[in-house]
Amino acid sequence: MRWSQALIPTLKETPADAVAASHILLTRAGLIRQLGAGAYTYLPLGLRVLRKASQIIREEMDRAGAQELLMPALSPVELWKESGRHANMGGILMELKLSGDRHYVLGPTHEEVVTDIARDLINSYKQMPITLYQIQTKFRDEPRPRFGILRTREFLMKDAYSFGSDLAQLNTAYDAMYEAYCRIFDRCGLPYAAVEAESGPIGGDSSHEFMVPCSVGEDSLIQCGACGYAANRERAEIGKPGQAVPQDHSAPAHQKVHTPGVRTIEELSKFLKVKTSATAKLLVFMADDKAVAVLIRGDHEANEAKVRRAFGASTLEPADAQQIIKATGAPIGFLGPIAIKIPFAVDHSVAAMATVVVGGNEEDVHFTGVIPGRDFALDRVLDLRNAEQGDPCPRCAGTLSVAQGIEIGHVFKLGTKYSKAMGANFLDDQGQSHNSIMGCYGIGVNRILAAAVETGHDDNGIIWPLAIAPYDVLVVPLQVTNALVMADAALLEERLTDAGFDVLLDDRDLRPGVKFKDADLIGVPLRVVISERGLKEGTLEVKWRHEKEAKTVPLQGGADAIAGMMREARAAHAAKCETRQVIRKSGHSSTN
RNA sequence: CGGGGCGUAGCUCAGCCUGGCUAGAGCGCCUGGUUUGGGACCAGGAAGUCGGAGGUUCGAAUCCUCUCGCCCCGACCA
Repeated sequence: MRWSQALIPTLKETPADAVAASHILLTRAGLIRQLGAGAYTYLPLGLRVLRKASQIIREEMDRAGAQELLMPALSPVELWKESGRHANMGGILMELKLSGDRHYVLGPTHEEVVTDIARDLINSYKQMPITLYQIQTKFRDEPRPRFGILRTREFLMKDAYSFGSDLAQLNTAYDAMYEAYCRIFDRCGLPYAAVEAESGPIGGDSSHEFMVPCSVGEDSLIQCGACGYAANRERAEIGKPGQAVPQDHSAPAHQKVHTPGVRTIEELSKFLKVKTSATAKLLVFMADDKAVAVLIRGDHEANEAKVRRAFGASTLEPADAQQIIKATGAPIGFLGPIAIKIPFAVDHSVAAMATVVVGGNEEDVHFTGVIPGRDFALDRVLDLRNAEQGDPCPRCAGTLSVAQGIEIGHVFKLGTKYSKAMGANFLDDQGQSHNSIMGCYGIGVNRILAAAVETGHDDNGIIWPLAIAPYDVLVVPLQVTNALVMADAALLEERLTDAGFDVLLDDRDLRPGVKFKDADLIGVPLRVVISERGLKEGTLEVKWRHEKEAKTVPLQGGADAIAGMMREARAAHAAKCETRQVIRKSGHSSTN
């Protein structure tokens, strides 16, 4: 491709609206262009990267035995009513009415559509296991699109769905997808972590998110540096706190303090001049419509999934002001564990405190000097809060660290949620009918670009990983009006193209500085400069985007040398992927 | 949905507070010339419903009302 003919609208200045590095650089390098909030055009350069990532995904999905199909974005609303998600997806479902009174949905994901296919076409245990996938545009009415292509209303997703006749088939399919995901992200050159995620209906270790650590990530990634434990914030367990501070049960009884209008932990902390970590808050939830409470240290956050499990509830939501008064007799802001009448659980960190400040279950009253276990019961002490930086690891003696991350993939064991709701059944070898057992597996293709740029750039621009770069080699003739220079550039382009590389030739008649700046900006891995100066010496200049220094290679046989360098780099990367695969095999599998 | 910010040329922005000549600059683009290894210079040129509607006024980019869009923080996120 000749740059002079290509639509690569690079920008010298930073677009005013862009904040994230990926947004700024993808725009400046001419890969994307914003149309509206959460809607982007992929210009030729951007599309090339999307295609390369998609191709890697396809190859690995096929290798894992999945079959590609293509489902429509448009689906009848009835399907969504059948599954129950028409009511449950919040506001993100994009709905539209077509002429007449036909009511459609633009698919935010495709469990319903694929389950509809399965109930029609997969009726026998002999057809299973089977995994189907597609790479297709999804639509979600995101309340707040963000960070360029990181969160958009329309995005490319690889979604796969497995159907099995028993749990063993589900586990096999899940493990195959997990391994395929590792291979995909390895090949794409992304620094990712597979973390445990909230497992949903099947329980156990049945969901993983693939995250790329990065400051603009919207998810939290909790990791133990010592043993490799990794989970998202919703899922992360916390180890038991170390030796508790000794309690003095013979200490004077707790004190009643008048705290007019002191409703928040912040206010309480200021009013009594104690640290927020010396206080505790009683949070009331409606667990399957029954009021329950948890006692959490003032500076901590409750984890609703943990609270839900603690009370064995299937649904949980925070109680509103009225429910709280009804349940505790006190207004919000003055709740405490002493003489409370609803079931409550205490977080480990509160149980370990020597004394604590809590609400008095009476307006404008708090108690100080409260001793856990003496002044209120410690029948139910559990892990109930979100993990934080420095918390003990649940698996070893290490401590947890918290980082932000971009979720680029998610694997999930669905079980029979959809097959049951929609009647996707099969007959077993005894002629008995069962619901198919499903798994679903998603990859955000656009997010691969965003994550690659977030983790691969410098002050001058993008540094693409080899495997998904829009072009492999950028050939830069410095004097395009010099016929000799151009002839050599054209020859090099031809040779490298014939050798199977994607070549961009910067034939624009611009000053060298401009061409170098643009080269760094778009981040093509290998840059080859052909100049009058070099030709006199019989050399080409070759520079990797990720390295500082350029090398010279002889003009004679230059194409072969450059092709060799590229092949070597590819081989080195493949070897690295291979090594990681071996490490995974020798390590623990996802389901043990 | 709550809070904050911003809409003026393809991009970055000035002008608005305190209304008044033909609405400006830099970058980019077009023409010509000089330049040529890290975002050159000179001369000339094209390019704008000042987001939109209504109002106030002799007169509105500027003041008022409404509205649309975009960005950030929060809520939300199968």
